[in-house]
Amino acid sequence: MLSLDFLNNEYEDTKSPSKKAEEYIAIDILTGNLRPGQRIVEQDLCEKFSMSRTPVREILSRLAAGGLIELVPNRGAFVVGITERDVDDIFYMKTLLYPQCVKWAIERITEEEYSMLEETFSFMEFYTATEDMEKMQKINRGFEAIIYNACHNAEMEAALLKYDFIIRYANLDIKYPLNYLPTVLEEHRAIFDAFRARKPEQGAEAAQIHAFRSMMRRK
Amino acid sequence: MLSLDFLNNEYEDTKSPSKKAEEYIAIDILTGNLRPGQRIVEQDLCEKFSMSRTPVREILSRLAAGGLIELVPNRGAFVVGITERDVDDIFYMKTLLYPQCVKWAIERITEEEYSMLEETFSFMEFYTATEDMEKMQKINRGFEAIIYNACHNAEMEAALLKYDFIIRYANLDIKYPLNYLPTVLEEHRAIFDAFRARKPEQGAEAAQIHAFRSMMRRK
DNA sequence: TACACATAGATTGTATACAATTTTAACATT
DNA sequence: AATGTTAAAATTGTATACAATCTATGTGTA
Repeated sequence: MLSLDFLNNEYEDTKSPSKKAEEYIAIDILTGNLRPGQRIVEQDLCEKFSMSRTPVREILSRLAAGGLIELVPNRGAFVVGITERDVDDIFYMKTLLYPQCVKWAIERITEEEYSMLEETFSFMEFYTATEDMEKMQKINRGFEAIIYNACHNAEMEAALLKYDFIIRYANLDIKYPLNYLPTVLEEHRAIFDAFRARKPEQGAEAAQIHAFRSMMRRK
Repeated sequence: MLSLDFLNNEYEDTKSPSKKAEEYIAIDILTGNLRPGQRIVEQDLCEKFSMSRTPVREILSRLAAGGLIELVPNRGAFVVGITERDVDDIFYMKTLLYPQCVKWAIERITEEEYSMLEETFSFMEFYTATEDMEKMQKINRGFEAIIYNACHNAEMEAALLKYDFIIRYANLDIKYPLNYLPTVLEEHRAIFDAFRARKPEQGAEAAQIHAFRSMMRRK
């Protein structure tokens, strides 16, 4: 899967009902809609998402593998909560991993991937002026997703995608400063410049700065 | 779950049949027994592990969530391979995360956890002389597992456990140097000393050294 | 009242049945 | 021989049925 589909508004619709339900539950957990320790009854999910227990149990298996719920034998699924400190920690883990991801990505990126990154960055430049926060967040996520993929390491990619997902939904009440979009654009420009110059160390440095500042903007 | 059960030889038997089958398949993938791209047919697993398709599909859901297989809609499960470079990368990711894990663990460890770590370390000292590689590896894993848990961050713990699992099974043909066990003991001692002295930075430093040398020992 | 126990109901674990889709293999056509 | 078509078989996706286990409620006893 290598495309700019994430820019499309109907992108979400391409996901399977099962995947959508899984994401829905995950978001409910991260936003606190489902409380830590709360029991999730399979039958309730069957009714909520209009499916039988078989796919529901597969969803619960995946969520448990991801750590958002705990599956206790013969007793069912229980919500595993996420604390503010957990989110802090995850921001910090991103500052550790993301620079190395960018370094590898600059070393390993294909021509095709680079073209996508270039095109996405030009979209970012163009739309930053619009101050459409939602659209820009989507493009920013797309920009980083291309980099995560371009590092060509599945563990790194999965880890960073997961951290972003947690940060995105467990961090909803954050107040962005007025100059947020142009600031992030400049941080991303520094990263993209390193890709353009093919300088891995420079990219790691720029990534470190971006991740660290993102963590700080939360405060 | 807070105990020294991992030292028990029958520890593996406490796992559910479903969990054992999942681990069995995961090991088959990491050791190369199942080849990258190879299709996994549900019915075959049903026969192999003597269970019906429902639990088999739950196992496949979990493995897919962990990235070891890919689930293609209507076409089934396909093995995702792991390359030598992937293993190199994962060693490197461990050098990034483990020092921070130790730092957090020293800051956050409970009295009970510390007692377990202390007891485990004394076992390590005692058994290193026996040159029983298998037993020592198990104790070493237990020592690190306690630290992973004591950092009190589920993402960090899950990440490091996963890396260790991959390293353990995708790295089977490694040749250990003669003084491997005493060398590792001393590296672990440096980490444990930092716990004893409650010095997070010193622990991070010792952890960094241990992770880096482990990576190098692979060469 | 406090507690132990028994029982009914609810819930999870597993097997099986059926529907939808894909794969295969045979056959016909060029 | 190579390609396209079609039907049968195999496989996956989903629903449902039954077994095993847990939970909740009510009853009896101290």
